[in-house]
Amino acid sequence: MTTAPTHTSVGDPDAVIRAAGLRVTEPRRAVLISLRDRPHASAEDVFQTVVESVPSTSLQSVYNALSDFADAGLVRRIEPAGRPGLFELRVADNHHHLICTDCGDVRDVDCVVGAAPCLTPADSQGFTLQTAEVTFWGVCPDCAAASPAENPAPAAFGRS
Amino acid sequence: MTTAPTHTSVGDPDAVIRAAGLRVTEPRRAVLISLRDRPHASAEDVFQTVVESVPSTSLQSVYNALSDFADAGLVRRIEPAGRPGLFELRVADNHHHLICTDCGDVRDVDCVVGAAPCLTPADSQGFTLQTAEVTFWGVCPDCAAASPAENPAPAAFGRS
DNA sequence: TTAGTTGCAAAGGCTTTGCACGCGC
DNA sequence: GCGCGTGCAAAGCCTTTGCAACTAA
Repeated sequence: MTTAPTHTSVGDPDAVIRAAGLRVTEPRRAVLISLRDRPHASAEDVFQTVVESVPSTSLQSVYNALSDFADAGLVRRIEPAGRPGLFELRVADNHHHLICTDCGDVRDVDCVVGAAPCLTPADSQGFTLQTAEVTFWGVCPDCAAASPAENPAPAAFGRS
Repeated sequence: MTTAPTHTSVGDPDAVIRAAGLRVTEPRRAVLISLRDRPHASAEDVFQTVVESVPSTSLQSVYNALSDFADAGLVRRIEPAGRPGLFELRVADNHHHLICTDCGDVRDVDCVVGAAPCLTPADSQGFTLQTAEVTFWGVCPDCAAASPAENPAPAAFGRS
């Protein structure tokens, strides 16, 4: 087992789920643990992990749990253009994402500005702001090394 | 509309398309004009507009044109979570987007920081950066007024 | 002429929905 | 026991793909 010490913001799964006003069930607990161990996972990824510990779980239940968690503010959903949505545990610090346009790898990054002024637009135009999302697109070192002279500037979106 | 000073994309449609290395065709011209008149339009929206001027155009051709334009850097694609992708003419200044979680309305905003430091992460982790995307989520004034105590989810996003 | 584009049709991937049974509280 | 949540199945939406005919350059 050698379960990593709970130094993360995630405490006891059951307590977390219960605190969110949701019932504690095997699938939900498994989803939460899966997400804790592997951030930036797609619904399919989570499902693959969950079925290992709770074989009877269905993909739809995973979607359900993720959706419930998202509503409860436990998880955050990010949508790389053209790729399936990814989920991550919602943490207190607002970090941004760095996504490889080639392999889809996602990494957490902090904004260059220490605090988080990026989360405040110059003019909110009367909107009641809820969240902000910052995504950087680029090519990760591995992919850059794999195809150095192939395509200097691969298109971020669409086909080629 | 006395459109803003044209930087790049908003010149003569034919010239713009040609400059991008693409052939000038009726559908493409119509798509470009549609996008110029109405930014933040979905492929379906563009299609609806285009068929009015070029009835024989197919939805797939619109997707095709939008994709080609995106590859050429003429248009930019934004993907509001859970909603169809939207397209806008790519402009020189890097502005961000303010999206209503209720009605899906999209507006352009500038970052609070004058220049664009948000477009630089604290640590690029070896990535070759290509683009950055900033999205603010909130409830627009109209929706807030329409349903004051209804769904402006204060429970879901207590803090961030 | 020659190759880039279109139009038509169909498939594909991701996600949501409906309903009866089971389980948490 | 009550009601939420699950599992199974199917549909839904948005988007991409294949191929023959057409037209811009």
